[in-house]
Amino acid sequence: MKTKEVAEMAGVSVRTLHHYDSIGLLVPVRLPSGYRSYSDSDIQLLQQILFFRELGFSLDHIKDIVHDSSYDVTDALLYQRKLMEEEKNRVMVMIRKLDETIEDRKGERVMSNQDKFQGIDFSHNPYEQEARENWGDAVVNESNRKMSGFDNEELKEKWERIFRELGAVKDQDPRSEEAQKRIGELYHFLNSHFGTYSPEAFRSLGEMYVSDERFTENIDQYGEGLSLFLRDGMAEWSWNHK
Amino acid sequence: MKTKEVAEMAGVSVRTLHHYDSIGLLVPVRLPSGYRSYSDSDIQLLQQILFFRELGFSLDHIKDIVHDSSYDVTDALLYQRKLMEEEKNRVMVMIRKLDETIEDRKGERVMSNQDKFQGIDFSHNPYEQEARENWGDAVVNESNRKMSGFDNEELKEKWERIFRELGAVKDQDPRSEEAQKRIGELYHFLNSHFGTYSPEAFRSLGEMYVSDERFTENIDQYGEGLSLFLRDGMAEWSWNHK
DNA sequence: CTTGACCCTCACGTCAGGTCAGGGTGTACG
DNA sequence: CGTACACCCTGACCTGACGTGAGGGTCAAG
Repeated sequence: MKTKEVAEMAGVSVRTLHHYDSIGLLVPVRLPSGYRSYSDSDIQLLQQILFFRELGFSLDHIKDIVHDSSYDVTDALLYQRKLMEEEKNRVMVMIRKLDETIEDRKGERVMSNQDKFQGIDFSHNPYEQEARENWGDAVVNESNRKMSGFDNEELKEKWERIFRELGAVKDQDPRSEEAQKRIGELYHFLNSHFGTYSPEAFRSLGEMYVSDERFTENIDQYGEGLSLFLRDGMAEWSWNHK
Repeated sequence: MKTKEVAEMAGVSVRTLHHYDSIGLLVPVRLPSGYRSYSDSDIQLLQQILFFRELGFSLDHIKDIVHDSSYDVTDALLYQRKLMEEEKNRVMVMIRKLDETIEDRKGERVMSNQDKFQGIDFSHNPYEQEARENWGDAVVNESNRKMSGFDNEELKEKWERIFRELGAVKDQDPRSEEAQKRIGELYHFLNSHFGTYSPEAFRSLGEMYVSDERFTENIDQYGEGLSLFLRDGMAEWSWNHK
């Protein structure tokens, strides 16, 4: 039989047969043309080789097994079983670690969402001084609200409720009565829990919701484009309440 | 930090760090001398890399994960979990096939009996602890083979056959091909039935065959001077297979 | 000024083939 | 007889994650 016929019969590639020839694992006779010619016993040998290959043996090991009659096949099988058992353990350890890591990240993701609720911590940010100058203390206070008691569950809930409600009206005109009412709630909420905001500081805060992407990301969690809506609505609100 | 310091700290080889440098995974700055200099953040990055490596990620994949912040790590973890699950199944299929094959071969075996060999029982021996320290667990496991299933007739038979064959070649050069082949059989036999022997442990075992007269007496049952032959032959074998 | 411990860069080896490139063989058809 | 096409061959480089060694430079201690 010629190479390709054997390959198709056995379900291996021609290259594989070449390889087995070159390492002396399965060496067919050659025709005058140089073509490989596989005999029936070569085919049988190949079946054996592929059998052991399926069991995970290395070609080197297979060579010993099939060409050395003194080799104890049962020993080889038991040895191979041990190797495979170790491999299984190795992989199962990885899977366990992966599961643990995935679980951990689930937990952290909740926390990092909480972090987002709790705002951006400017306290170690080199831009804090500049922010205070540009936007007034109120803005930075909000950023640092985590430090000023925002980890209180009740506050978080209120914060979320307010932003969800704002998200629900974000596609209306920011100057509409409904929108302005919600924005007023935000103003009073901030004034109750995060220091004193002048209407002008409130307007500045709205600018920052758009110009600083850390705020933008945070706010747009409650609805795409909410930060833009808020900037305009807060500007309107401060205009009406100055 | 210099290369070797980092390597020792992290428990990897210097070559590994060179490799990570060359593939752009962890590229330290260079001192004027050309020496690599790892910064603290390099060390942190290395820890991350090794963490993902333990989870079975490829270095290519790790590179994406640690150098591309837009990469979703949770997705990567889930993907990797799938890969590892497949790998586990692959290995478990092999183990099942191995077990089936081993069972089949057991059925075919003809059992005759003839026993002489008495293992040395270290299990109540005050020197066991010392022996474990001096020679490694492998030696003591062999000594205790009686306890670990050696009372199985089949195993005893195999053991005897191997030693009779060794006795038959004991007057040849222990380095001869014939001798080395027989010694290889012994190695595989021990590895299949009595725990895991490194080639080095195998060499130590050979030393013990000579230095501990309980072994010597036992082994020389199969031929005067066999223990000496084995010591030399096993040393040679371990040298060629380390 | 030498030793010895460290550093560097090639560069080849591992394992089981995959994937070309370049060139020869065999046979059916016109 | 020529040619198209299927098949054959060898040789050589590629993969992954390093191990191993050669050949040569750097640095601090004695």
